[in-house]
Amino acid sequence: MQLHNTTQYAIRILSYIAKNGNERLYSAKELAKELNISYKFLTKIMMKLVKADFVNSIKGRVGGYELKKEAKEISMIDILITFDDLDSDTTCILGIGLCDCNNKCSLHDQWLKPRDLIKKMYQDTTLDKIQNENYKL
Amino acid sequence: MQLHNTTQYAIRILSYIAKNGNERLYSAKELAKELNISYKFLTKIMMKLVKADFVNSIKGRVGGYELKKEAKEISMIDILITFDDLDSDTTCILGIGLCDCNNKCSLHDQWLKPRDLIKKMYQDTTLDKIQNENYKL
DNA sequence: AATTAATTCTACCTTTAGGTAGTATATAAA
DNA sequence: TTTATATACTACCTAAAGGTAGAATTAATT
Repeated sequence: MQLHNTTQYAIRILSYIAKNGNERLYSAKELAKELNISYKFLTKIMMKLVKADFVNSIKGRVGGYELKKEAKEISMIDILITFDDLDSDTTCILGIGLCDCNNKCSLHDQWLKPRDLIKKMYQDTTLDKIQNENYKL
Repeated sequence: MQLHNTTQYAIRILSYIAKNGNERLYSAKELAKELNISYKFLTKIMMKLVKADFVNSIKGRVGGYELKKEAKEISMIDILITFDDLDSDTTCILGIGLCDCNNKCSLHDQWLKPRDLIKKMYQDTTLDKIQNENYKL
């Protein structure tokens, strides 16, 4: 019942940049150090964030990364989708094929409410909502 | 955001036995066939269910498995714990160490409600509640 | 006593997520 | 034009979950 490690890192990286402002560039070195993520693994994740258009990368001696969209345009659910970490609405929690009201597993009815809350949480949480709060990263 | 495959299988196996009654024995062969689980993998899971005292096993020619406790005494959460698939209350959804009201990640507050609902679902769902319903297995 | 059909055990194979190494490429500054 | 420092790329390594193989053990039936 956890997000993938990679997804967690991606969320934290983007949150860090949003929080510290998009007026400067952030090097992989800084991000790795500040977020306690191995430099090599972080650069791998950055490549994916670049390809998915979350961040812009500037190469060369004074290069680094910056958000490519406004913070309010980036929500958790976008990140989850990019990293293949979002279950569809018909994913059965017991893994018995597709699960809907016509074809229920034993947990289906009870699962609906928390599932929807979780999805709403991911949809509603955009990076700008994190910027001004004092959450740990 | 999914249960482990092994946990899902374990839930389905125990549910199947509860549903079909504990007055007879269930062979690995039958369980594997009825639940569409590979015979070899199923027997591996059965060993764990035996060691965790969920089921009793009878060896020999007319052997098989039966529930060792009453259906109402077996809840989903017990199964999750046995298969190491339950997160603690302080597990951070973003993987940033421990997470509580004094040390919040950006999703913490929104995560509380669905997390508690899920835990309640696992606690409240005992095998006897499944017995009389027509859920798929 | 041999056969058959069940569980148990140990060891191994496979796939995937997580993570690392080394090199190539780009670019500003000296 | 060389150097320093940044990202990009390709290939590989590792650990854990998922899954398989084959032989050992048990016990009722023939």
